[in-house]
Amino acid sequence: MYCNCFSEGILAAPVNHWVSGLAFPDWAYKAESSPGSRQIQLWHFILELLQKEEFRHVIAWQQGEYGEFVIKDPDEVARLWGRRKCKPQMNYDKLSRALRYYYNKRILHKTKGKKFTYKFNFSKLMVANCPPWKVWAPPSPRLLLRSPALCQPLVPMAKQSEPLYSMLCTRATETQPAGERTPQRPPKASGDKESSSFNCECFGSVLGPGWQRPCCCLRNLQGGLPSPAPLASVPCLCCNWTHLLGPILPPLPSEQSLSGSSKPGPRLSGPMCMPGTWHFPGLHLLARLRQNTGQGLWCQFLRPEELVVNPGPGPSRHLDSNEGLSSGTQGLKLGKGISMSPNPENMRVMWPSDPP
DNA sequence: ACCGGAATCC
DNA sequence: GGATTCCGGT
Repeated sequence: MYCNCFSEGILAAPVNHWVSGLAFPDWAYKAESSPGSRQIQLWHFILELLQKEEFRHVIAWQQGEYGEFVIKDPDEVARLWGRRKCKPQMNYDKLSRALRYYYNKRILHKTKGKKFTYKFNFSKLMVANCPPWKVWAPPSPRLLLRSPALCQPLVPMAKQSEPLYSMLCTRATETQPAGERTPQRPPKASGDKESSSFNCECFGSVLGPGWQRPCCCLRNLQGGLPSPAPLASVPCLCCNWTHLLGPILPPLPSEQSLSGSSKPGPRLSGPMCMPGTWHFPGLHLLARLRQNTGQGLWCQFLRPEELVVNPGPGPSRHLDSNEGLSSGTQGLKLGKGISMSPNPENMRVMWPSDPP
């Protein structure tokens, strides 16, 4: 039967790039290991609609409630979904059944008392769809850091709040309690989902040119950092989060009052390193975290002189982890530009197991 | 409207 | 596995 799924404004392409200004990273689709599952999933379709101006009258983010959205026209949403899936008999009753299956998966939950109102749980969404076996894929640069965590901004676990913070911390904390963390190795098998932690190679496809390879961000702090308090990781400075955050996440209330553009502003969309100033790509995210936590966040990264250059194959000198931590900590208050300019090159790390 | 079990499809 | 379809129940 002919299906005009592609003829509507809603594309069905499993893209890794911007669609109408929106990024849908490949982690948002199912892993390649499950054939046939790369078809769009309902939650993804919902996000897609939510991102598009032209469907605002059909479905929209709920003002004031982070991740909450309202289906304004259930029949139309069902029709669009049915069209996309080539299921002309689709209706809201069936669609809502599919949505209810997300409850148990904690991808979604119903906002009680509000008709046609649901709320995303981005933590589950993200963790469940970022293929974790990519997580420990070692990067292959030439600079070596003693601790894989040294380039990460640090956030005390006490500041955890859902949804974004838990999104970032779930992987970092679920495998081991604080204080018992030990360095982890990459999973042996690609199917080893549960033993891995969380970094951001899965975001590689939404990073710009030059940021396509795995980076050191979002790796957890199981690398043995001496920590006075339980710590979790948030993205490091080498990821351009703006591409991810803009499309996937609902706008902040302050953003909703802006001109209606879904594009990130120039403050966020420009290159990470600008002449004279350095734009922290995680700032947008951290601002959201901060909004959720109601507290300031601190970031940490290495000074360039603390990086150890490994000129090539052969033994490399490692920084002592205490050394790196005690002298390399740079406080960074949110909301301010960073006067120092950490070169992205400095953020690359090499695993000792890297092949020469 | 909303829920969730069950069977079924792909 | 992720819906889709159906349906009895609240």
